[in-house]
Amino acid sequence: MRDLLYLKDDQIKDFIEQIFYVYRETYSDPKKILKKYSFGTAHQRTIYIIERNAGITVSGLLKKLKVTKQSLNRVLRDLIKNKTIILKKGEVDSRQRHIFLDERGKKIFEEMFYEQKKKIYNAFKNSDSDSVIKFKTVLKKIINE
Amino acid sequence: MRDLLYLKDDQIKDFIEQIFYVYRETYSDPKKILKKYSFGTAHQRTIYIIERNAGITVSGLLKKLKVTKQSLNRVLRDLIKNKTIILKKGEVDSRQRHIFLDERGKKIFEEMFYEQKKKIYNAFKNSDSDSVIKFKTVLKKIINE
DNA sequence: TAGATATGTCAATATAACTGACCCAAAAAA
DNA sequence: TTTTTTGGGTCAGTTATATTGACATATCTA
Repeated sequence: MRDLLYLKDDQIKDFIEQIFYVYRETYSDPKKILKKYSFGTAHQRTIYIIERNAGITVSGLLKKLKVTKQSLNRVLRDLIKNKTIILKKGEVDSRQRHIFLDERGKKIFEEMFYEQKKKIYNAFKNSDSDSVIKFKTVLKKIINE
Repeated sequence: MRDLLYLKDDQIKDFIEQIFYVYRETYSDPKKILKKYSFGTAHQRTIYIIERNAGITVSGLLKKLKVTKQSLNRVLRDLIKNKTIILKKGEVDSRQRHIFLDERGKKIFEEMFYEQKKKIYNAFKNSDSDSVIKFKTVLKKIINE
């Protein structure tokens, strides 16, 4: 705690408000794309985590999404039906299902990512690389604490 | 754009994933408090914006929340009924309603904020003040672009 | 073999959002 | 002054996403 000035309540409140806007803006752009595929934000988040964590198990996904398996299952069923993801039986533990994006899923992801990237890219383009590292550090600290 | 290294797709994807977790973690803690007052996350966000923007009009709130007036109205009705907020007729334009937190609203806000503060405070406490400024800068750039 | 774990599914319900169709009163424009 | 626009409110129906609770079926582990 090097400088108490930056820990004033008003500043923390401000951050909390900003985080809401940032989350919404980051995840709202690909809505037209989602609609095209009849997917909602639940599908979007699921696709995102699978892309970032290829081969993740169902329980691994549950921990990251923090939803019930009933909720997740509805989403997974849709994604399987539309050939967006594929489930592979675990080789070590055959009860487990390892989830991967299918070709179609990769295409949908790239479409969504392109929209989001524009916004994030511009923000980072106009920041120095030091800011980017520090931004990431702060984000991770919020999650872990 | 001083260093292309920090604009790699993988890094941007990583940020997008992190933003989801940060938003969820930041807004999930006060859930027990919300339950006590029979409020949901829609109420929480509304209370938050009103605290940060005392005297905001209904249309101002709609712009910040980006929901339909039908959705907002349901929330505002609950908050008025529970004496969490008060609406004051505009002096310049009497069609407008200026929204403020009532005593009870201020109390609820402080309860929720206390929970959120712990997490954010710890993250910032362990960061240097330079990181905090840069974090805020990046957040704002994402929203504006 | 007994129990725990990983996954899947049915049903009922709650919350928060949506679209669309109206309404009134007050301000602004014609 | 009349007309149009704006700010706000409301009803009804629908959709998306989540919940709790109960139960089923493999498969792994002790």
